[in-house]
Amino acid sequence: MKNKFIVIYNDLVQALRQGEYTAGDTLPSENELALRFETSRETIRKALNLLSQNGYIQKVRGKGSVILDHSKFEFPVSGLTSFKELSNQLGQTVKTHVHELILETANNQLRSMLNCSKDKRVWKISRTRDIDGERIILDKDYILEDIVPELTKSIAEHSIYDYIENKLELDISFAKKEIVVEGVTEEDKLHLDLDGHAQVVVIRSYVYLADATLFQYTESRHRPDKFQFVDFARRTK
Amino acid sequence: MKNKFIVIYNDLVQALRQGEYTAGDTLPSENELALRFETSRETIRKALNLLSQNGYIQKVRGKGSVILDHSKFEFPVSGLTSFKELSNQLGQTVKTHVHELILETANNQLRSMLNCSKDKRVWKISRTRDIDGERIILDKDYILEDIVPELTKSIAEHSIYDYIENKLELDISFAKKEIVVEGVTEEDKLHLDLDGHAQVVVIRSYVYLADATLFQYTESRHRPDKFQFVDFARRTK
DNA sequence: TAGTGGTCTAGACCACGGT
DNA sequence: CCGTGGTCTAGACCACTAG
Repeated sequence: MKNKFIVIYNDLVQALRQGEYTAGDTLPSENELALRFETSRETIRKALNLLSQNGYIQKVRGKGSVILDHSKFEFPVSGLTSFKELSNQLGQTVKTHVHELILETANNQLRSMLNCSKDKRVWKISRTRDIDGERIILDKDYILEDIVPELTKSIAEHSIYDYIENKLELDISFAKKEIVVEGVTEEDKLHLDLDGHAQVVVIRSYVYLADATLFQYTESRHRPDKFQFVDFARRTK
Repeated sequence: MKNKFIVIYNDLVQALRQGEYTAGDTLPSENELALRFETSRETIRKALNLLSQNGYIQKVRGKGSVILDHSKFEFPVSGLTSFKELSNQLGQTVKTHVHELILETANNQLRSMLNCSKDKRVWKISRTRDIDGERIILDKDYILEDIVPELTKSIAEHSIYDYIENKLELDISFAKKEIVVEGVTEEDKLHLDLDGHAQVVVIRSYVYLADATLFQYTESRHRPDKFQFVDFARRTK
């Protein structure tokens, strides 16, 4: 929080959230902001690029930084948001059941997915998410023991992400996700209240740390009527 | 294509695609690249940030720019990719049927979605996408007449995006998307080969131009067994 | 300790939009 | 024309990693 451009970014976000500027108007020019914040224009530009990436403004050459209607971009789910954050946002009654929490040697399929060698061991976690009393989501996680040596049922019931980021202080950096619809498996029938649905929405994620190591593969299986995914895609040319 | 950092970016992408570097290795340092490309370090950094945003490298402080296994990130569908680009990538036989192409005054629902006033008129386009002889996708587009005054059946059969970007020279900049699963409608039954499926995957998109104006709402309805969505989410802190 | 990427600066020139 | 954002430079200092 001590980088100058981050401070300026947070400053501007707060101003925007408090409605100090109106959607459609422009922010003060980069030169003026540079004067006001007593910094160089390039630093202001870094802050503005952050605002742009997060959907607060759109920069228009010759005109200025146009303020967007940010309420259109407040998502229930997005990007790397974990399940725990999601459930808090929706204000629903949520419970997590852990069916399985074991450490095993990776089989062929898992080794190729996690890109690891033969002798590596992997945490295998299987959890059901209850939302308002119905078992809606089945999460199957596979995590490299090298990165997370210790896991308990209590951690799995709370939030594995929270444990990894705050207790282990590892830096989760990016993820590749794939979303498809598949027929239900026996496992789905066992652990989910399918309510007659013959298909589930499957999100497969590969999660990486800041040092570019792949450490987790997750399969999140959702009952289709309760599934929602929101995405904000900015064109990078 | 004349910006120095874009040229350098494309240069490096090509080198990476041709396997001149191995996943897990690092690129030459920023200082060395600055010498090699005869430019300043900040310009090299812009090119490297582009590589990072697009999943080619991960920068690690004190270590270097680590090369990622980019084959994991070759998407069939992603971000703002249009249907036309998609079909070219997959090398499938694709045909587009236009059922409807009319200009009408926006009703209440449409006005709130496109954020426009009562008297505005909107292009309404309904198209089916045939993939290998099966009608898999139903696309319903709504485009503001203000932005796109003229549309023909031939344009709709080819690519509306292509027309907007290349003929009208408008700059499509970002989109907000939502993905859900819904029961099939009578319209779906009429225009799609549902093959027994009772549900479709629906992608709703709000598309914006570079000057931050919302100009299009699209509903893309996919047969679930043929649906895939891929996402590369980088954490921005 | 040497080398890496991360931040910041003060200045320059350019392309574009509106006046 | 002036003001806007977009690009580029040459240099500085810092934080981190590895040998």
